[in-house]
Amino acid sequence: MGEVAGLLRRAGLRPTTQRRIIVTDLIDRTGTPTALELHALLRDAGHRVGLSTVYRTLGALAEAGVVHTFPRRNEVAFRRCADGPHQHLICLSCGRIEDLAPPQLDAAAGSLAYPAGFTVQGRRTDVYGVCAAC
Amino acid sequence: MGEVAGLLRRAGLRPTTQRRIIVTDLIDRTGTPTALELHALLRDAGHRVGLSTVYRTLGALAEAGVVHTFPRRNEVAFRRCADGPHQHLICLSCGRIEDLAPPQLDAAAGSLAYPAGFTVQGRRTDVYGVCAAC
DNA sequence: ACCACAATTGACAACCGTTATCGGTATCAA
DNA sequence: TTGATACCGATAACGGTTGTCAATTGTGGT
Ligand SMILES: [Mn+2]
Ligand SMILES: [Mn+2]
Ligand SMILES: [Zn+2]
Ligand SMILES: [Zn+2]
Repeated sequence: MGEVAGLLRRAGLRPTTQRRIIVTDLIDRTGTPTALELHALLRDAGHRVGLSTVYRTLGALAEAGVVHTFPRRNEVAFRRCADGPHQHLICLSCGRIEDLAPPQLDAAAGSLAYPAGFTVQGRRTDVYGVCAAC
Repeated sequence: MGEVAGLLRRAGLRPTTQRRIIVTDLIDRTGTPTALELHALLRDAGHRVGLSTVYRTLGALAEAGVVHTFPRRNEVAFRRCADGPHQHLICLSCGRIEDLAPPQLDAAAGSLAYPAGFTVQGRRTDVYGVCAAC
């Protein structure tokens, strides 16, 4: 079983033709497209996937934690999520997103004291700024 | 000039009657309502504010950094933003949100090394878990 | 291989939170 | 006070997302 099919299985999804197309694209792509944008990109690349399927698959992958969601104005963008703890570097000028996973991230986060009774299950940090290219 | 009017002025907004009503409510409220929800809450409280004004005001306050936005499924919730750096504790069970501003937050964040050329302008950390009440 | 059945797909319609319009009103500096 | 300007709000329009459902596909058992 290949990487793509395994990723889908782990997310509890049958590795169908359309889902393989979507996941393969997400793995290769460095950008952060919306469902609408990804649908257009796939069609332009010669693939045939319905818009509903793109929405359903991205939603399922997000729920499974395979992709992270990035809210825009009245729409949502999706990006393959890096393995392990990481932060997102988001350029306010060009919109580019990078993943940053410094080794000391775990230690820094763990040293913070949370209110008694609060059970931490997940954490997300987005850093906004201007990238080197801009 | 009162606290409410000053806050509006700092955000570059005229302190109109409707904006005072909205900001006063946001300061007192501990919840995190959407524009639609806040509009209903204000009407139920006897105030008269148009839905468009609620949307416009919340959008302007968010852009000014006075409130933080919390995306939900196909809608956005708003919450008065705490002064200074802080994290958000979000309960996955009841949806309650708390602000956490530990003193060591600045130091921990500043110790991370970012890629050369990336200028940090803002940061946001959301911690997900289950609160003490749940 | 074959089969039966549940899961999935996709064209299309509907939904609904948000934004655009625009005539009337409130704010504020001069 | 007054004129210029910002703002309000009822309503219409917009558009990203979700629901529908007949046709198709993936899968495990035979
Ligand atoms: Mn990520
Ligand atoms: Mn906040
Ligand atoms: Zn950039
Ligand atoms: Zn809770």
